[in-house]
Formats: sequence, C-alpha cells, structure tokens
Amino acid sequence: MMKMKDNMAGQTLCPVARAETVVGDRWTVLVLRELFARNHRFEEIQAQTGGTPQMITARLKKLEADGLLTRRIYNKRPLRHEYHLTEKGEAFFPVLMALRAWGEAWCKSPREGRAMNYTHLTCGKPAGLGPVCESCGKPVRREDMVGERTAKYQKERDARWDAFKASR
Amino acid sequence: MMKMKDNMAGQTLCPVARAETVVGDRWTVLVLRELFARNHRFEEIQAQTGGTPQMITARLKKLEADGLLTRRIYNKRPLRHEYHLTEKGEAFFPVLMALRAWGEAWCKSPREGRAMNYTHLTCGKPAGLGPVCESCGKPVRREDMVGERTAKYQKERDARWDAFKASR
DNA sequence: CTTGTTGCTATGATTTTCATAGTAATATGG
DNA sequence: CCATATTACTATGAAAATCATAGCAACAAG
Repeated sequence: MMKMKDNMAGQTLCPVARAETVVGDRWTVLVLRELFARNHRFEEIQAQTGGTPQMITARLKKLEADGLLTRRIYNKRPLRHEYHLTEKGEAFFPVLMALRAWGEAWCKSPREGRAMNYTHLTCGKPAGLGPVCESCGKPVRREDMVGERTAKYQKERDARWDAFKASR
Repeated sequence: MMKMKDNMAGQTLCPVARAETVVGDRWTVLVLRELFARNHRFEEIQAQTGGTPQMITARLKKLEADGLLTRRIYNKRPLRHEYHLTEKGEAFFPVLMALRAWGEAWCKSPREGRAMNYTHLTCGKPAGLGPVCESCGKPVRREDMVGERTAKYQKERDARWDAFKASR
C-alpha cells in the first residue's frame, strides 16, 4: 500500500520531503494525535479519528514499519495489542504542537474557544500555544506539561465515543 | 476535488484536525516549502516538488481558497501569475521548521548531511534545528533568519531543474 | 513563420478511499 | 450451555483521487 513515491524520499536531501513520506497524510497525523492523547487502543483511535477500520489498520501498520510506534500485547487469547509511541514517534511532538498552534490561530473563529489548555509544570502556569512557555519563556517539552481538555472539547469526544459505540 | 471530510473540520474543536483539512497532504506541504523558499512560479514549484501539473494546480487552488496564498499577476498577455504566501500562509512557518527538524533528526542517516543551514541574524550564529536559536537561545522568527542550502542540496535542486527542463 | 517558453487542461489506466457488512476469538450473563 | 457482547480487525464493491503521458493556448524570439 501507499506507494506515494517512497523512493523519492531516498532521492532527496530535503528533510521536509522525507518527513512527508512518513506523516504526510491526514489519517496518520490524527492517529498520532490520539497516541499523544494516550489513547492506545484500536477502538479508541478509530472512534476519535472517525476513520474506517482499514484506514486505521493501514496507518498503524505503516507507522509501525516506519518506527514511530510499537505494538504491545495487553492480552493474549484473544490476542490484543496496544499501540505506543517509540522515541521517534515521541519526537514528533513539536510538529503536532506547531500544527495545533497554527490550527488554533488560523483555522478557528476565536469564539469557538480552545480544545485544550496546557500547564507548564516547571513554572506552574499556562504554557500557551508557542514553542516556549508563554508564562516563563522556557522551551516546553512534552514531559513538562499537562494538558487538559476544555469542557466543550471533552464533551465532543464523549459524544463521538457514544456515537461510535451506538453504531455497533 | 478533495472532499476529505471537509465538513468534519467544522464539527470538531480540535485544531490539529482543522489544520489537517488544509495542509494534511504531501503535495500541499511541498508546495508550501517551495513558497517559503521563494519560488513563486508554477514551473519552479512543479519541477522541485515533482508533482504533475494537475496536482500543483489543484493544491494552488485549494491553498488560495483556504487563504494561505494569493495570486499576483507578473505579466498580462499572456496572463501569468506568481503565488505568494499570505499572513496565514507565513504563519505556517513554525510547522514547517518543526517538520524539518524532525525529518533531519529521524528520517536521515547523519552522514547524509543537512539540506539547509540557517543563520540567526539577531546573534549572527547558526540557528540550528529547534524553535529557539541554538546559539543564543531566543525563539527564532522567519524574518530573523537567512537560510543557505548546502552544496549537495543545491546541486540536487539544480539537477531536478535541469531534468525537468530537459523533459519538455 | 518556425521554434521556444510558460502555464496549464485532457485523457484513460491505476490506486486509494469510503461506506457497509461481516468474521474471529473469547468473555459474560443467565 | 447458549445467546449476547467485546475488540480488532478483514472483505467487498462503488466512488474518488492520482498517475503518466500527451496536448494546447498565448505569446516571444529568432
């Protein structure tokens, strides 16, 4: 699957082009979003991304092949896996944050409000949207932050889960 | 073209999902890369991305519709346009830089070397890959940096241009 | 008046995606 | 036991996107 000129990746030195052969796809990014949100199971990922099972299966396989995630058995008989980010996958965090910042700033009307708010544990204050904490100015790392969903966004996710469950 | 569940964008508060309906596509990102590299003409964009004319036409149209770029006439009769980033398009820069950093770090072997090196004009030293200058620690803005292609990458681009020109 | 340049559009084969349905392996409740 | 539920997928066929290749329109240059 997914030829997407994979050979081209080895033909260019451009890191953006290289990265895009791995993550240059809507579903892939949404799957990564869910993994960062600590949703590790197939069902949750499918429900929250809205993808068909094949889409999710294909992305998970490709992400595994590309080294961004590993399968972890959480139940044998029946065999069940959880999907966890590797170091390479975790390293994608800044991209997702930059995308988030751009999306909040340019793809929403202000009155819609935020989806999440992050607190910078190092200083205890809001981290804002940028690559450095808006409160203390230090670069933010994933492990120094806690994110909290806004009530509205949490409700939206709950509704998606319910709708997904109801449809089976 | 490109249905990609555009309506879903209005249905979710998630900024990542919103952003992905706009830029969640390999070609789109490569087109943006070229615009940031100050290549404003159709031909250059096509040559350096390797896309078919339809791909490029479609992405340029969608990017215009989404407000990331504007057409600017540089020649009437025959009518010719240049494509320039809007403020919204320019604002995408941090995402591209984050993607670049990830690509350099995780999608290449170290011996392949960098594609570009940026100098932070504010301090006059190398800016590195991160969101803050590796030399002076300040957050980097696009207008405070100059990028220079490495010899190898420049050669690669020249070769692509030549190959493109030779094929018509 | 022929050749070149630039920016596309047209065409048809191939590939991907989507919606819908179904399966496999097991747990759970009665 | 036996029916229903749970979880993680696979199968199928229609619809849409993508690809390679070719061609065209509007002029400029020689």
